[in-house]
Amino acid sequence: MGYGVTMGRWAPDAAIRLERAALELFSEQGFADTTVPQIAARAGLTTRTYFRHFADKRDVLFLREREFPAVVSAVLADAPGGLTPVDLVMHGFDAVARDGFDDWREAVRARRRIIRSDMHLRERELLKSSALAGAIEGVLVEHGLEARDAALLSSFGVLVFDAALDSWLEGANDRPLHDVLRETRDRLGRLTG
Amino acid sequence: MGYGVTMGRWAPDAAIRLERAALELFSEQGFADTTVPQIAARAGLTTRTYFRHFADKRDVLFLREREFPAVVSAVLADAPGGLTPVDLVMHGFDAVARDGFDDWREAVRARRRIIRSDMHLRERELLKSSALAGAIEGVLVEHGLEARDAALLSSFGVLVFDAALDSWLEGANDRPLHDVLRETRDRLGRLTG
DNA sequence: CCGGTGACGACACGTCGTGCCATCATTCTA
DNA sequence: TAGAATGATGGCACGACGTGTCGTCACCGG
Repeated sequence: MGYGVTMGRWAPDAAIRLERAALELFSEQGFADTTVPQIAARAGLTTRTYFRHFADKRDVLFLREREFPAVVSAVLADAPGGLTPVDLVMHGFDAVARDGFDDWREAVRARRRIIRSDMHLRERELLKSSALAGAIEGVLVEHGLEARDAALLSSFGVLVFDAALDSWLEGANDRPLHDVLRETRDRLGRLTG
Repeated sequence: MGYGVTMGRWAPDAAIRLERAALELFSEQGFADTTVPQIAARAGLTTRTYFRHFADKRDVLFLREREFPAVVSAVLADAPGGLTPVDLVMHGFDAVARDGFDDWREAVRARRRIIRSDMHLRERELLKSSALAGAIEGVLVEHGLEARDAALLSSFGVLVFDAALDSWLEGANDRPLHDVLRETRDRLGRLTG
């Protein structure tokens, strides 16, 4: 998804092949002991081509999240009116949680296991969450919220979402992410009084 | 501070000199256009010695925060009893805010300006905040809080602290950080209902 | 049929970060 | 006081990372 209908001249799945090769190699030998030339070779491409699709060695693990800020922004843009700011943000996460996660729990879990195995990958994950918060913050400002409130609230929303994602992945049952999201938000509300 | 009285055989301030050289060079030419050999040369040391004091090129900007997780943990460890978990966390930040920030606002501001100028430095800053949250989470678990609540609450506390630090630095007046911290916590409380 | 477009290959290069050993001033020990 | 131990630094080599640049080659449009 995301690719046009005509699909160019060359195999249009270079980034996908690189991502699959990287996931395999990182699982087999670990992130630190895998080199970019190894990833490119397994995908049938060259090192230079790898760096055309991904900014660095870590970036390949976040291919699926590239559209995430734009998607959340779009969902928030045409949300039902009359919501309080915090409900608007949570509504955006609700919509995303319903669509694109419950069918991919094992894939998300495998990716999360790799990320948690290396500090540098965890670092990049934090930056991606921050970028998501930035996108939400922009929408909130457009909706008239004051800048500082928008920054606070978007960070709060991402905090709840990330924590809910962790609970959802760690749990044995396959409770829908939507439910975990609500429970996490309530739990934090009780904690902070 | 932090160094013993005897102070070793060699100049004991190698890390400090490297930090000062890095701050100068990053301000003069930017982070990306500064090389580690340049930093080491200005500090009168070699590249190899730089990497004995700092894990990588970014780490030199976070020398002052190394003791931060341990300090916050210590403050929380002997906090007055009878506090709710959230008040315990905020009490720790209060204590730190009173001691080590209000006299160094310009220094903190200069460092923050450099960090905000480069995505890679912002990324490292997020990791440091996450490490701080991890330390707080450990203390909360020791106090008997359930694991998931401890993770949520420590992240919440760091969110408030980082946002308050931003407000404190951006403001023109030199309102004590302690006040900004309280105001930020109240503001987020009103936003999230 | 032919020039433009755009992804990929190939090469060179500077920087990053680490392993390894030598140096040398201080401190400890006999 | 002589010699051994300690520990921070210097020096060197090396693999990996990430980028600039040019060339190649399939497809597309006039």
